[in-house]
Amino acid sequence: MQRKVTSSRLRGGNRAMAAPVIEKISEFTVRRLSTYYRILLDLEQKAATTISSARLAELCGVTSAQVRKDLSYFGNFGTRGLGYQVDELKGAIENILGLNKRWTMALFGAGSLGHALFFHQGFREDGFFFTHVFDTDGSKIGHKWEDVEIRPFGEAKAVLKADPVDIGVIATPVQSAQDVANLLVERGVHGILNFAPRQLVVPKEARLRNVNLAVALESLSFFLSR
Amino acid sequence: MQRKVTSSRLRGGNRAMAAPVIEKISEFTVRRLSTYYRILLDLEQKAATTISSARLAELCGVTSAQVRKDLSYFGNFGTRGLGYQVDELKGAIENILGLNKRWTMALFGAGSLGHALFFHQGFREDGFFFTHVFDTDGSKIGHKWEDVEIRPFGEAKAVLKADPVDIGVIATPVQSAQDVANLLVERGVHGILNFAPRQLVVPKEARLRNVNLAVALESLSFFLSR
DNA sequence: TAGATTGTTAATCGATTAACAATC
DNA sequence: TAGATTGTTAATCGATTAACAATC
Repeated sequence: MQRKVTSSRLRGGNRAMAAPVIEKISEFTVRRLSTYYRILLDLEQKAATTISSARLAELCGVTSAQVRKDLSYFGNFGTRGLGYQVDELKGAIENILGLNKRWTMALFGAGSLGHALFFHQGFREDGFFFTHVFDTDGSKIGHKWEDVEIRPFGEAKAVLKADPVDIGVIATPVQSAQDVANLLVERGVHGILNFAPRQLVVPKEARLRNVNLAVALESLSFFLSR
Repeated sequence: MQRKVTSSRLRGGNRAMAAPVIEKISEFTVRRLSTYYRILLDLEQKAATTISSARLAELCGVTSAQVRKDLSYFGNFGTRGLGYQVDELKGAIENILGLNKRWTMALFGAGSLGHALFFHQGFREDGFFFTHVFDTDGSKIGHKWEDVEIRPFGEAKAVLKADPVDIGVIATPVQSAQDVANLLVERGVHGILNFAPRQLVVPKEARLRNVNLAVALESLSFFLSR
């Protein structure tokens, strides 16, 4: 179901507009929107009221054309001659990225990485909350992180049926990662964030994002080596 | 100083070759090399001896032309008609990425993220070792992680002068991140891995990589929202 | 009005892919 | 030799940027 409506609604015009052709939004654009958003939060705190694409670009390390182009996929948020209202633009990007709602997540793997993710402050601020934690290590099971009890992996299927989540986060050892992914897919979880350094196979209706901590370091050593 | 030598040495030819024009290697290529490397490690464990670009591509989710193109920047590692020797190619990429040496790292921030990074097994396997940990929290200072003592941030300057590192890892709260970056730059550390969600300013001789945990989640919620 | 800045088009740049001669 | 697969060129695709009319 394509929602041609979305984009014209976001434009916020007071007259009907020709439904814009929905263009495919690239991952690059989405990632930059996250960056813009973070800067806008900062600016809001500093009580800035307006900002130009040129200044926002400078703060994010991109070009002003890039900023305007990225935003143009979603609507007209600025005023010619004046720039953008900080609070309005922040709100608009919040909606675009889906940060205006609460997202629930299940964490798989209660090791030190899982622990760091669970207590990561930034996630909560963005509206992402862990509602379940699973592990196979008997010594961890039954412990509570805040008000969430660590449960055995074997219970995940039933627990997620009774209380589904939007996103599954995989922070297990690499050998278990595909099993977790399979379980998530079976449970109809469409967003998967994978920290295990393994290429996971998931059907294309599932959105998979990989975060590989080693890749960033390897890229550094590549450049430091020459 | 451009080292035209590097690339022809890597070719391993037994006769002198025309020095190849050094092309700029893109970050995309470097990241894929990391992926190839990880798959090759796997294949080696499974006792595979040769692999074609087509099969390697399949395992990495790219095209075979991409694999051959990426490798071609660094030399001729394959044999027409046969493919690549797994162990040779693994060794070659290991050299290219600089994983054949030991890299030392200083960790800033001994919170739960810092803890997860310090004990992350994958780093050690790749040759990356934390030799120093700094924090400002008095209750943590003096504690030891394995044989590394957590020291006050104020001592970092002197410690890193006496015992320099290759890479600095920033896992501090966002307000301290730029200060840490400044200190690293002052100490001549050319590789910086930043986990704080803030655009850092560093001179261009410093290599900066940002890992932002929220961006991956925001990209998920973007796609899940529509 | 004059100056500033957006939104958008067209040009450019760079990355990916198809295709194939070279060659094992 | 015939079949397979590399290394590389040229074509394609897609992302970025420059430029400018629209307009506050």
